[in-house]
Amino acid sequence: MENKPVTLKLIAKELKLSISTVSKSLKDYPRIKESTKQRVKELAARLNFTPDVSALRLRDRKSRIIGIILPNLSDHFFTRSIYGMEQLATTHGYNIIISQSHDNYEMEVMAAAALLGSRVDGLIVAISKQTADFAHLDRFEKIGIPVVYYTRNPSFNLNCHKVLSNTHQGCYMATEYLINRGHKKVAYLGGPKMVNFSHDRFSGYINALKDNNVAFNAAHVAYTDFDEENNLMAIKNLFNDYENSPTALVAFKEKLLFDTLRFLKSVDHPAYQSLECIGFGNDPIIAYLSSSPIASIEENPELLGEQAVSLVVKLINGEIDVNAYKKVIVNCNLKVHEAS
Amino acid sequence: MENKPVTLKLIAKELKLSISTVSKSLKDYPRIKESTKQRVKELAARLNFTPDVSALRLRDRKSRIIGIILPNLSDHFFTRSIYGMEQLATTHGYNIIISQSHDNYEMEVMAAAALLGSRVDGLIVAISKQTADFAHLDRFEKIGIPVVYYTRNPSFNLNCHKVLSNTHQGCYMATEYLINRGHKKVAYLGGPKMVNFSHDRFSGYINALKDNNVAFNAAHVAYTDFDEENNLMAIKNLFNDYENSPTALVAFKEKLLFDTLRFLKSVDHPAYQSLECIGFGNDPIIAYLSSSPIASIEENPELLGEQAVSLVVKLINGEIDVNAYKKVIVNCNLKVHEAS
DNA sequence: TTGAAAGCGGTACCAT
DNA sequence: ATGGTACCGCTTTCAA
Repeated sequence: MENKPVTLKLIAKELKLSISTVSKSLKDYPRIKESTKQRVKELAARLNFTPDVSALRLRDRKSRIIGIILPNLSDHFFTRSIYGMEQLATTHGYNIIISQSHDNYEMEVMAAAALLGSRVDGLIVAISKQTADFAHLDRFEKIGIPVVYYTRNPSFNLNCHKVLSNTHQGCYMATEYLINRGHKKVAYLGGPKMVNFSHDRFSGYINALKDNNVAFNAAHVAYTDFDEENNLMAIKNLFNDYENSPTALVAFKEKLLFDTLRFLKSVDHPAYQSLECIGFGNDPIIAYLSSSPIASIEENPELLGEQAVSLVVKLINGEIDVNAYKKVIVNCNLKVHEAS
Repeated sequence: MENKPVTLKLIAKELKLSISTVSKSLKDYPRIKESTKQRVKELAARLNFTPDVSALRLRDRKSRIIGIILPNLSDHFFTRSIYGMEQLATTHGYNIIISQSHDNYEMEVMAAAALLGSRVDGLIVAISKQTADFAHLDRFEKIGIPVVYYTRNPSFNLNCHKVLSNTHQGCYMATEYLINRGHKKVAYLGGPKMVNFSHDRFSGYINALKDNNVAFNAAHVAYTDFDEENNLMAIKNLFNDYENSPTALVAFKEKLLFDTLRFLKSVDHPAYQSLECIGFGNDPIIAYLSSSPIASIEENPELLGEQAVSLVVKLINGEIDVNAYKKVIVNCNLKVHEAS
């Protein structure tokens, strides 16, 4: 039961060698006597010597850390993203530090400050829904730390590197798929309207209508934030006109479809049995639902995460000019569910 | 567009002061002239000076980091745990580093090594399901870094600090609840049998039967790992005898109940309509299911996470003797669902 | 009121 | 083949 971390100094003293000889032995420097190397390595292994990363970072002025700021870990999209990021970061010799903003601006600012203190070599950030001021993030770029905006990014901000899934294409596919199944009344249930998170979903919907000569109906579009009450209100708005009720629905989150179906069932809405709907997600729970979406727009969070790491690493290495703003877009898949 | 991180040295040069004066100014040392302090603080703020944490850690020989190793982030139990850990760690002035083992032994060993290099002040670990050798974790305790085993812990290892939810009590409550509703044939569907993760669920089930004078029937007990195929097999085993089919079921994971209900429905099993079941979880998705558990055994991951941090911090501070092994048990709640 | 210097752990250049 | 030393950024004691 020792009590102090094992350092080179300790090993040196034990073996009556200098610190530099110990260091060189462990790194297999050529001009160290073989027998010395053996003695050092043996003791180091026995004591479980692990170099102090703080010391290494201080010396190298390189942390080999990529900072990640995400809204939360409850959303599977983000935890799956982390998996992809972790994988690719490791192959490039980087570690990641994960911070959650909990969709709160102040926490995001604090997380950014902490990562700055950790001297991360690069930053990947999915901004909180409150974020309107970007000073805390611009700070990184000012001192030469590349920032990649992930998934959520304000549309007005063109001067940044971004990695997004192609929600435009996703919505287009879904809408067209429903139209091709004969639907003329395809509704759209969108996310927070003000902040234009990610690529434009709504325009995918609209374009699919137009390209397929289906009339647009303003009554068939509603928006909601992530609040339960508002979700229900939006749903009611879409379906309150029984005469002219939608027969199909595209929603920006699958959960909204579950809510919709439950609501329609609860009020015995005539559209309940026949409504065909598609949303972003593909939650495995769909297999357990009695009435469920006919398809899902699948994003590829792992791939998206890898793309973000790949981009930020290239920026760190100077393989891409920091001022040549990149926009990486990953397409979605339409996953059609087997009839249950 | 600068390019180097802001250091005390930079500020000192800019202001023609010594590094130590700058440092003291920022920390409001009493004997620095007020006007000097102002000049320093003003420039530091303007340049967004953030102390390099690596330098601080090196100097303090304290990282103020708690390392966390978890199997994965897909399980909401763990992400909710992280929330509690994060909260309490912050109030104690600690940061956390999260590592995933992906339930893989080698990855767990690597994560442990990395955390050792980060000189974490304490470690909280939910071991992978492969972990049988604990050398990589014992290493921490050997050099005086306290380790707290979280949720998953091998029952044979008594000489360790642990924080667990009281799955015995949870299963007991659930079983008794079903018995009190008149069930005589309460089945039990358990997890991996060999590795005794966490407090004993099965004994909770058995004790509830005994205390309520309900006969134990070996045919009403089955086990499965986390594998889909085996899940189905275990379910079939429980329900293949139509004559003597269980009328109620307690399962170690709620998802198994979903699988069970789906299976019974698919084969038109006579027990389908009447089966009352309870499992660990309380997934919000229950609200959307047509046939669903009548209650859930709720663990309290946030509280459990807080308890783990609280314990590890006390161990770090020497408020608890490292050799006086603590076992913290958090009770479960039985959450009865409204009839749908 | 300010500054110089040592030291935290490690690396690498320069001596010997 | 090995050791001495400077340095990374920061704090703190001691000296001026």
